[in-house]
Amino acid sequence: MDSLFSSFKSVVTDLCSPILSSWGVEAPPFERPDPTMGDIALPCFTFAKILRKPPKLIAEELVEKLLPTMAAAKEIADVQATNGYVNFCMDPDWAVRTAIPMILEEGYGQLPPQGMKMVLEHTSANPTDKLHVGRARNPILGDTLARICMRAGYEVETQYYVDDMGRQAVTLAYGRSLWGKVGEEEKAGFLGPYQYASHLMENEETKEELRGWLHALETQAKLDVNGTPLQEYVDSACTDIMETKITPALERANIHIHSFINESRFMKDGSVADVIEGLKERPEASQDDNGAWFIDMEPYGVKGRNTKFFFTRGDGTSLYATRDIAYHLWKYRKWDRVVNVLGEDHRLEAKQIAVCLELLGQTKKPEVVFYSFVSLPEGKMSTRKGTVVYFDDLLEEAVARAMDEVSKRRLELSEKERERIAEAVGVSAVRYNIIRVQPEKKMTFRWEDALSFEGDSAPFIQYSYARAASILRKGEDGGRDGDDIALLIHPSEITLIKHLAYLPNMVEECSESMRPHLMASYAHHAAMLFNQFYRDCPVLNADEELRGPRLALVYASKVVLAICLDLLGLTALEEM
RNA sequence: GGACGCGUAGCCUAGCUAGGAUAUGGCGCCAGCCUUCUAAGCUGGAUACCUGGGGUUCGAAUCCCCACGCGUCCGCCA
Repeated sequence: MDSLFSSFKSVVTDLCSPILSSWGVEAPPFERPDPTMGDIALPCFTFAKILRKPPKLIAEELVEKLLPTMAAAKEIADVQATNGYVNFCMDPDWAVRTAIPMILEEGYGQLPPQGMKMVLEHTSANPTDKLHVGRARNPILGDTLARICMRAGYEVETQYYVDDMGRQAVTLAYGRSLWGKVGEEEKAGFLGPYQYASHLMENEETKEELRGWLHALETQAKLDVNGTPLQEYVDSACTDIMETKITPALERANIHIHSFINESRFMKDGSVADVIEGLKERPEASQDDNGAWFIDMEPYGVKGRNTKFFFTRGDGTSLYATRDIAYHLWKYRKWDRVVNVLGEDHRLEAKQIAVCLELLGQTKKPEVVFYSFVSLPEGKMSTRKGTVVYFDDLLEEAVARAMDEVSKRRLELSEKERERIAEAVGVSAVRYNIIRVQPEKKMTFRWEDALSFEGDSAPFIQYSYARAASILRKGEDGGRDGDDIALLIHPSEITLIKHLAYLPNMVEECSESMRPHLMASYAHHAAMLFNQFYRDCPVLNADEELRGPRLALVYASKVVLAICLDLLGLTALEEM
């Protein structure tokens, strides 16, 4: 990978390696020290045991040996031993001359193709009704990861696995078959056909009828609803919910899913039957009294009341997880890396599926990003209790609040223009607020946090971007051939440039560790450093020879902030 | 009963995978900064025995064990 830090690291490595190997030790990975101490640090603690010397002394000796050869390296300004670390400082002139052209080059931040195809499944909520914020982390996490992995050079396809076979799908279809015939007053109080049908389920006869539908789906038996084959009818009900309730909210949050994969397709193509046959042949598989097949997960570290993982019912039909195994095998036939974003309630199931995939000869394991649920201050969200905040309502409220803020500041803009800004600010604030936190950490939803427009928030980053855009609009005349970017020597300029230059490393780090919250903090830091530069270094009113170079730095900042915003799925605003 | 995840200032949060340099940033609080490129910004200040207790180590927020608290799961449901 080509980046300022990667080049600097290789220069330093070339200098240190001969000395270290003459000592018989190998260098640990570099660390990033506090910027006041240096740009990269070599910790000498691991050498202490082998060399039988205190780390502090080793660091000092290393620096001493380094000094003669270092003089020739134009990239290095300074080397110092402190507290067992060797800190290397970049030569600021070299850093500026190297970094700025790199950032300004077309395609900065896009890593070279990995030659790997990745499938990233996220959201996959049962299509019954609107999404609520308890699960809203899923699409935001998934979409952000997809954006990061694309920049990291993967060919990414995002997928939403649509459950069109289970009880919920059937319930929805059942409700839909009646919904049109029900009077308005009877519908009142129900969110839609699904809730209505769930309510009817209290009736034993209805329950019985639904069981029949479900069985027909599982056995792929013939059954018509209003003259349409059942599976087809269920699918259209699901599609309708997807199109009217789920996708619009996702699209509004800049979340685009490449493909929707119906669970039923793996029944139709026979792959679920293959999974069942394949597992039955395994010596690990056994049959319960009534003929249901299972695998005991105890040897794989699963403990608890029941360690049996059932992959068929007593009547031989498949279960949800069985179909999910077929889905995963299909993914592995077409993609190199399989990534899933799942709620913490799926931890056990993910483990069971991983074990089964291994039993079926699949060598690679799915990589899973788990997230904890978002709860309300008063407890868990519950559709039944009415203690629930819907994702689209959250977006709507955020946009309304943003509109108040925009109008407070920019009343001179047309209403239409203010609305456009409010939409971008509100939606972005919601996304950022969720992505900035490590996924496995549980969150309590509070309106005042979710709609915060200050500090560590999306508008903070958007604002910095808008400031950069504004300067560039006014300084269009700037930038001449004779400009010397090496005139950028102010500490605020140097610190900013180094951070901007770290972007490719950041993209790599995030995609390898699948931790998108790191990108949020990188973006926040970039915006912060830009604001400090903005304070310290006037651009438009700068001295003649500084104006051009500073405009170049503003442009570079704008490029990086734009990439950050894009990676996080936030909207870049030219003014706000 | 068991398994997994989390526990950092009044509140939220980074750092934990590969143990080391004064624990990151934000909200709120206090004091400042708009006749100069958008104050959704900037500067300074106060606030943390990193849940508790052991252990490993020259050194632990980080690794190990125990306890406590919160969350999630342990369906021939999805």
